[in-house]
Amino acid sequence: MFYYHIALLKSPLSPLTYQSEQSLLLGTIVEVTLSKRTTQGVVATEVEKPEFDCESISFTCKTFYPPKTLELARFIAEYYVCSLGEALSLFVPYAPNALHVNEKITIDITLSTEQQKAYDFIEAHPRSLLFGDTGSGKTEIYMKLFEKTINEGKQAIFLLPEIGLTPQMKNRLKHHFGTHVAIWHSKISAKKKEQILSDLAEGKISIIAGTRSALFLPLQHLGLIVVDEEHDESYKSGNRPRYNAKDLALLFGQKLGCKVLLGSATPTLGSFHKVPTFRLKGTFFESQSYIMYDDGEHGLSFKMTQAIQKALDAQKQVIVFLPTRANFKYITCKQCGANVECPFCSVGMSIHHNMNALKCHYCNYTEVIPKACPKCGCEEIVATRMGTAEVSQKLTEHFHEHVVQQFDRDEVRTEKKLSEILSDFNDHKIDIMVGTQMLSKGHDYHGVGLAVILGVDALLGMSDFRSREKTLALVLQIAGRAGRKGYGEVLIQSKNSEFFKHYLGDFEQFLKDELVFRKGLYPPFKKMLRLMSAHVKDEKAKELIDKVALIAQSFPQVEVVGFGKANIAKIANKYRYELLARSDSSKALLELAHAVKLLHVEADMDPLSFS
DNA sequence: AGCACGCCGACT
DNA sequence: GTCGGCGTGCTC
Repeated sequence: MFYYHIALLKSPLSPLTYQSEQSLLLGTIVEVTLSKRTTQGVVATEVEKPEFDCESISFTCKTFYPPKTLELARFIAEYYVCSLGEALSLFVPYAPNALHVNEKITIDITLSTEQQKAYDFIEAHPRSLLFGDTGSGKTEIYMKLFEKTINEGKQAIFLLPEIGLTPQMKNRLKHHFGTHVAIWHSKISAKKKEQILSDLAEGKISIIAGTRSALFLPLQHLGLIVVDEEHDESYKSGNRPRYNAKDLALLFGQKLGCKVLLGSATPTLGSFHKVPTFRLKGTFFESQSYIMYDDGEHGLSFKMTQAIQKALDAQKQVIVFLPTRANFKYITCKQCGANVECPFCSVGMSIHHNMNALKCHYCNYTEVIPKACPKCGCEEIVATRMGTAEVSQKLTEHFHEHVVQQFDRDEVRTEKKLSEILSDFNDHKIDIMVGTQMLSKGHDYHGVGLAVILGVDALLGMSDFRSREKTLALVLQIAGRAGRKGYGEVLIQSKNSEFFKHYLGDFEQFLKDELVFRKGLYPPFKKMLRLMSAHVKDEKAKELIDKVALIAQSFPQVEVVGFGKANIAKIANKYRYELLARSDSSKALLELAHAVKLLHVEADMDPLSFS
């Protein structure tokens, strides 16, 4: 009889011991009984006969995880504080008898001298960062690297923040690589996924372009991982295991011996600090003469409408950016000042005019817009923050002879709708586009002459050590959408114009200065860990975090830098507390995280958001 | 006594 | 995570 530790897929439990008549390969997927129900598990380690009686392994599947995957999953379980089963569940298992078709291909791209230098730099380094301005031609370099990868008989993973948002990238890939490329993200249909997996097993696919989950596909001959827009926070998972696909890409590269390339016009300080960097300058943004500032309050100022008018008169298009989601404004009572809050979460609800409803962005709770203040009955309730819907409405009123389009998650729900709007915009059927973060995500707009950026002071003022980095990156990304063909104006509504004036033209200088500022205090010099407790009873959640704080005290190398109510104190009817810990090394933080594992506290290693 | 609910610990 | 056992407390 053989005995094995079986990692239970999708279960937070540690591996449990089961027995088998036959010897099994490590990594084999099996079916076992757990509390009288069958579940899938993975053969993790062979062990001695245990003291207790154990159940038999009832069934062995054909699919499996190779030793390297097992090794990576072990790292994830340790570093991101989850069970081995949960870590393995991220990966798509391998199918047996996979083969790889070797085909040569040639693409019609010739690199410029600068691009070629970048290419050679990337070739010379196992891991590198391509710090390339908007419009400097990063994509062509990626394509050339993919071509080379294919011709070496290897495969590449091309990670993008949200492939659904970039139909242009999709088209370029299809154009150059045809059936060799597959697109992968969580929203493609089960049938399509099956097709891709079988094509993958038959060796027909050499390039996988996709969102963070694409990192976990079963590739036999991985030669290259490219992480485009590496500064994007959507690489970080919001659920356990809270991994960061960018960091994992670097790790995978090391463990699997493949090349890793990060790319961005606004790289994170972390990557800039630790990854060999090639600076690829673009033609865009050589002068700051077209950047204007408006220190007015929220909303549309005269200066703004004037600038928009000027752009429209010159037959140019305009994009207007707001950092928050559609109509994300709280409604406040004029008399008692109370906000209308979600009954389940401690956040103000936002107004959705087209549904005549108030909606909570955290739990989706919806109710009709009240006519009077629920606290004092006063009928004068006002909206305090501008949202995309309101701005587009105002702009429609002001520029009634022009077409205004709202461009955010609420308006653009499907990929089809997105391509429709984008092609309408590029066909000049739309004059002004008003949107959120979506506007900043890698689309090519050809006729934009003005980018208006609203409300960045709210971002800059957030109590987050990365708020300067994040805000500057965002403003640069949006500014980069204007005037890709040379001429372009940017109007920033901010009372912090000094900051932007100083750094907008030189993000590299910002990174260098910021590095000095972070030294001894924050990442990339220090490691951070966020521990969170949540409970329907406020008291329970509080007690829990108190216990965690007490335990943290016994770790001399761990510094507690924040402790108490979470930024959003209640989500989905659960009260939330958190503790932010800091240390010179991740080792001490992980020891703490694992020590409090039993307390039902969630760990977030290298956190990016603090809400 | 009978049952609903919520808490807590086990799951190999 | 999910299940089931058990204690509390309410109703018949």
